[in-house]
Amino acid sequence: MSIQTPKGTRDILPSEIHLWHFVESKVQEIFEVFGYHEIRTPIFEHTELFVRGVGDTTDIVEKEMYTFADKGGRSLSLRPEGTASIVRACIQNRLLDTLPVLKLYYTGQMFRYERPQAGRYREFWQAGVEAFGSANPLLDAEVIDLAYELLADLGLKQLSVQINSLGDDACRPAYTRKLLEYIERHLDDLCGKCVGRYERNPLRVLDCKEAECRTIMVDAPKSLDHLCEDCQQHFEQVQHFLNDLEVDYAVNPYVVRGLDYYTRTAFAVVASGLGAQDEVLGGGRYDKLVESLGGKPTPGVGFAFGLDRLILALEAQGVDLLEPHPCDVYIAAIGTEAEKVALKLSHTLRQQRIKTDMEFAGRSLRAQMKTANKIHARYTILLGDNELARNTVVLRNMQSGDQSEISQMELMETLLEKLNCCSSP
RNA sequence: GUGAGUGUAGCUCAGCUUGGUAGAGCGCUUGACUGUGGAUCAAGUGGUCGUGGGUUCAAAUCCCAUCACUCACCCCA
Repeated sequence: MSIQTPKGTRDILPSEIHLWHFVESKVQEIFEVFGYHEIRTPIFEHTELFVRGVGDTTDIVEKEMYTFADKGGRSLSLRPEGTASIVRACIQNRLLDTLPVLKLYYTGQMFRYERPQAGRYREFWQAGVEAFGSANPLLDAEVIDLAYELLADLGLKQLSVQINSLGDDACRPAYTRKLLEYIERHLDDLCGKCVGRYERNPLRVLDCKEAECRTIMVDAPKSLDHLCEDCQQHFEQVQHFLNDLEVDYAVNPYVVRGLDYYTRTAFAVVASGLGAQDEVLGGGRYDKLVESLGGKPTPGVGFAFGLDRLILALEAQGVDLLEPHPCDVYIAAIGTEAEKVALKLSHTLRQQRIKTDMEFAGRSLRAQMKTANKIHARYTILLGDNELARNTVVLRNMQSGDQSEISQMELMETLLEKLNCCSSP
């Protein structure tokens, strides 16, 4: 067996690349319409950044990071998510002082050492936005609106936007104590996994999928009911603004983000057709993250979504994406003399940015026509001894089957006219 | 890290129960049609049966190990 891609990685093949181009260009367009600027950060960082930024008790940091020592003995890690790096870049380059609200977006590969399954890879693509500098619920609403607009514009149907509030330093500790007390009373009836969660991150007992646990947790205290005055007001305003924007959302007290840095607003978008991993986008507010990484206190809000999952969902939902026409003209040449002319001819056509390809294998005309058909060439130029003797070519429309012999002199003009008059099928 | 399923031609898969010379469809090449694709027909091309070991006169088939992939748990995008 020859060498394969490492577990959890894969090739994105020419036959599917148009989906990626479509999504990437749409992402760039919508993000920029909302005022975001692209930033690119390294694919590996000092391990310490993720330990402090993402949280040292999270699964991501505890067991999913690709961590290694470089030749200088530094501990480095492939990035498992985007936000920590963006915050680091903002602090390092003093970007936070440049604008009252700084809006950044990014796209790129992330790495997590997990067992792969449908919609989950060890190397996966994420795109996301981060907006720094304002705690205003207007900004939360705008970010959620952006997420919704983006996914809807890409053609995703059956989207479910779910929002929650996790509270802040003022109310979260008291709430967590109440939750712990409640769980403690029901510890014997919860599944074994939840007993573990109780010790490490009690919030996550709330989104256990075991029927037994769900029943018990229905009556558990929710963060929503224990918000302090400020958080309560903030969350109400976020909802108010979302209503104004006509974003279709639902309040879901079970939306609990897996990363430590979230405060107040948390949200997720779930799409159909993805199997078990159906959360396509997740985000929220992180008002303490910047200072915890050594910057001046700066509120932030953002989200990230998985491009792999998004594309899976688009395919599963049968979203029809036109494949751009890969070939305008295929030159079928019969004989070595004709091949020489074909090479020069293709050179000239390409200078006019006509997508041109030709035969290189010296096969029969029939075989060449088959290839022209297979690659969906719009026109075929036939070039053989007859045409060479007369300085002509035969130009064939591959859709209608009409063809005519024209002089090589008028070929370019005719072709440009035909290609421009009707757009690609 | 845990559990289940699957590895046979470039692709999709049959054959395995009950061991006996490696199969089909699609693709590709060629021809019918000596210079015309999308249809049909024919021929041809193509496989260390994931890998290693064991049982046997004989293993794709039975046994053991191992690797890979897939799905699910966990967790998340």
